Amino acid sequence: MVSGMLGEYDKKRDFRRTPEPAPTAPAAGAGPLLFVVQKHAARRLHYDLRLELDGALKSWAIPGGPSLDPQVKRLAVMVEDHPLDYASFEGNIPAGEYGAGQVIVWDRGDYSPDEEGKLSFGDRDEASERLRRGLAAGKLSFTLRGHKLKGSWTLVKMKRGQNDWLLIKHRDEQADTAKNILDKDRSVVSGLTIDNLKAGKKASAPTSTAPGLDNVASARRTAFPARLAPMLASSAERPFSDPDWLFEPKLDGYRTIAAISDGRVRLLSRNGLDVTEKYAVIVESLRRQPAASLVLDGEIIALDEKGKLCFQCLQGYLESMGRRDNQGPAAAAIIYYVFDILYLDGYDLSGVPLTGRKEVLDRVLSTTPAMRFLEHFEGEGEVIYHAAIDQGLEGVLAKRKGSVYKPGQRSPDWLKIKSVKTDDFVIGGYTPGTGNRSHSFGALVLGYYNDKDRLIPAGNVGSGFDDRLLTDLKSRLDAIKTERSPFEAKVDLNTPVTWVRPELVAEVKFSERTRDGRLRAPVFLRLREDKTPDQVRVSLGDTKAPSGRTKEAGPADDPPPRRAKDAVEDVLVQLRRPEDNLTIEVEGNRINLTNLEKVLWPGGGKQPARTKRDLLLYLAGVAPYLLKHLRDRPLTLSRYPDGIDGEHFWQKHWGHPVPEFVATAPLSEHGRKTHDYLLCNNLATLLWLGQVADLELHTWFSRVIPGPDRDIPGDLTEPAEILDFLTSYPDFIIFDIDPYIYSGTESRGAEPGLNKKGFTATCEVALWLKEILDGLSLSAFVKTSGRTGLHIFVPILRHFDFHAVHAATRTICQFVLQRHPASVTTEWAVEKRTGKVFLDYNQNVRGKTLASILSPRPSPEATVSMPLPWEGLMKVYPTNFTVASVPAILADSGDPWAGILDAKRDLKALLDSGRKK
DNA sequence: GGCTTCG
DNA sequence: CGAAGCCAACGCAAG
DNA sequence: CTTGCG
Ligand SMILES: [Mn+2]
Ligand SMILES: [Mn+2]
Repeated sequence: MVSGMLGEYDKKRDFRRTPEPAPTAPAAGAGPLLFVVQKHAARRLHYDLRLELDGALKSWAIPGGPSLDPQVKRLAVMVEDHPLDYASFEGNIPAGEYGAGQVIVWDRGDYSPDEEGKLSFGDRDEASERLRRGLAAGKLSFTLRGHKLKGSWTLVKMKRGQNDWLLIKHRDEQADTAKNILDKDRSVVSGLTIDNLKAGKKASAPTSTAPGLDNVASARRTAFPARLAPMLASSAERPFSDPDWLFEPKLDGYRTIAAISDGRVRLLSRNGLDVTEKYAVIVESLRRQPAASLVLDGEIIALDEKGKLCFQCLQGYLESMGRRDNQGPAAAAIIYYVFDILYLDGYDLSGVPLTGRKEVLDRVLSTTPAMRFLEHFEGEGEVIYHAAIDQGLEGVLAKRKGSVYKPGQRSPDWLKIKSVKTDDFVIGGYTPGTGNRSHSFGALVLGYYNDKDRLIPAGNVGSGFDDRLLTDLKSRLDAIKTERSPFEAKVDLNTPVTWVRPELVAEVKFSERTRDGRLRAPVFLRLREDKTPDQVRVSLGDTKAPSGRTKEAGPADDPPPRRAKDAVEDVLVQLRRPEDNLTIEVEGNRINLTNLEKVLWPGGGKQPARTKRDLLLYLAGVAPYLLKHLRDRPLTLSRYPDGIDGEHFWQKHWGHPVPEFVATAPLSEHGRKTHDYLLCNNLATLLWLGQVADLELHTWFSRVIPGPDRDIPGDLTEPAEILDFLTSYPDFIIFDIDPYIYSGTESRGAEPGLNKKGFTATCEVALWLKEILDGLSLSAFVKTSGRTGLHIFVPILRHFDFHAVHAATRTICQFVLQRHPASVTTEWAVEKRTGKVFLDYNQNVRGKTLASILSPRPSPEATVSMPLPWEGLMKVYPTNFTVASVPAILADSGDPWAGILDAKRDLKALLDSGRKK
């Protein structure tokens, strides 16, 4: 099998004296090509990178070892081919042998050439051929799938030196400027270090049992997840049968995520609180799991002496931690019922369909009495549901078999179906009790948060308490008593209420909700110690409900405001670290940030300079307001990598693979070939745009998704056709108002600069326009452009395409022009606009853009396009609103444009009347 | 700023 | 490795 | 048709 090219190696090596390669050598000639990196303490410590090709291992010795930093280039000296089975060699090479010293398998996995972003993992012959071509050309690009090394790398042959190559990490998700991967110094096969070998330790059995995860479709090799959050279920009213769904009994306990990493076991509550200390037995079971790193999801429950599920027993168990005075029913057993696996030995399984994850879990889990696999059922949902109720369970969880795990998200792919309706509410106060309750309280006043973070009253609950609970609750409530009502609106009660700070959450059972959102026949069940008040919301839904089974569909894809704010806070903290380069984590995505101290707005005079860090802080700060305006709108980037005085270019298409968190949409102009447009639908993308020095955000006025005001006609089937169609229907009429009133300080031929007179005139025109729009029953929203003028957006139902909207806008502008011919112009020739305010309706065309709301601008002051209330328009000035000032202003007064898409009007009347004239 | 290509 | 180049492109108004 | 415009 080994021929000519290996001759050199054979000469140098005497196989009789060196240990045989371990018997775990991979099956040659099947599956993806193999790579291995051996750490080799020879005369000089180095790492040997070996790539399988044609039955042998192409090899490079890398003195510096690989680096995850794309800026770091490491010398890689090509050495002789090694035989394929050397890939699993680990141990001592005796003194006197070639390469004497210790060798560990520092990393291994598979690889594929990846030129042009095309991978050949599935085709050995193709992969081999591509590698041969790369070798001949002196340039290799390949993707590694190992334990330590992942992502795309390149080996380039240097001009000088026959065998001198450079190993460079490509920029991708796995690139990391901060982490030194060489810190991980253990063998991925034996767990041993070079030092262990020196000390005479023998490699024993492999420690990982990752059961062929390479074969589980959609399992991804990733770093251990930094954040662990359970996926949440939506509610459904009734059980159902569907072959695409499976059913689990719903256990009444504490939702818990178990994590094993770096030899440490952790148990995390639904809120991420570390509860490891509370469950010693379960921790012990976890320690015995045959995995080096692992994340499980499940429910911790308690059984009473009769073997029945007993939530009270669990509470008693937790309360009596460290004490022996527990009074409630005793827990006979504490059990962790595991129903999901999210991560295993380097593989992120969250993208694997549910049934796949269950299969892996079943194989991997070593069950113990304290840790069990939660069985699931298929078939008649109704039968399973009633069986569960008969067992005294709360109900069932229906889970879509093909669904992926979405950490921290409430998904319509998981539905809880309960026998009694219960919900969680924030306790906002209590009413006085009478009779034997006069010393405690009568009822708890309940509420929940709406999407504006306001506490909305939801009625009272006055039953379900026993004496102990009454006194207990009373003292806890009195400790958080407050003068002011925590509720948004007046609470309509005919008894006085003692208000409390909204800090406690109650689970309440009820028969139904009344029309006004109150509860009928409410019964207090328990305090939710594991839930914080801000999690109590109308709807946490974060995806559309495709099946229509969910009780309440979420608003859209947006995470709920509170979570969004947490994510932002998280980012702000990371951004403030004083390093010039940072890798930050944003909602589970890694973003490499560079040159944070680079000045993008130089300032000058009294103007402070603004850096890239300032830009990113701004973007994160306004993200909770900005993202909804950007969502699903194609973007045009306006980039200034070297600041506003440096080179500038527009960019519509990224032209390279985008980070996985960036959404794109293929659009075409009138049916010609499509181009991928970027969409900014999440915080990570927004920050990435900052990283690539996209100073301005220019968005389309149409979106790539349908909605209540815009269906897709049945005869459109091609995705490209559909997107082109959808993007032809604008959400707004827009007016771009620019003063052509010169300050006199402009250089010759330049556009007019910002000046008081011009801006005042612009505001005046805007107000005239508003008057007319009001008369047409249209709603108008105004913002500064951030430069010299104003933008007026008029939200409309998506019933008319750009052509119709354009025509209507022209009519409106002509009307304004007629009334104020001395100050307004719609002239297309620039010279003819001089001294007047240019009212531009010509942007109402598909594919045209304007600097979006809250877009930073390349002005000396680092201004942004600021949404404003109409009142007091004349009193503001564009330079009041900068990347430095706006986050605080928004936090203070909110976004006047927040409701713009809810203020849509029908343009029909206007168009009809226009047609008549 | 990221990436490719060329030397 | 270092230097240099690329990174939008359409449709409407008006002459 | 070309050119200017954003
Ligand atoms: Mn070596
Ligand atoms: Mn403008």
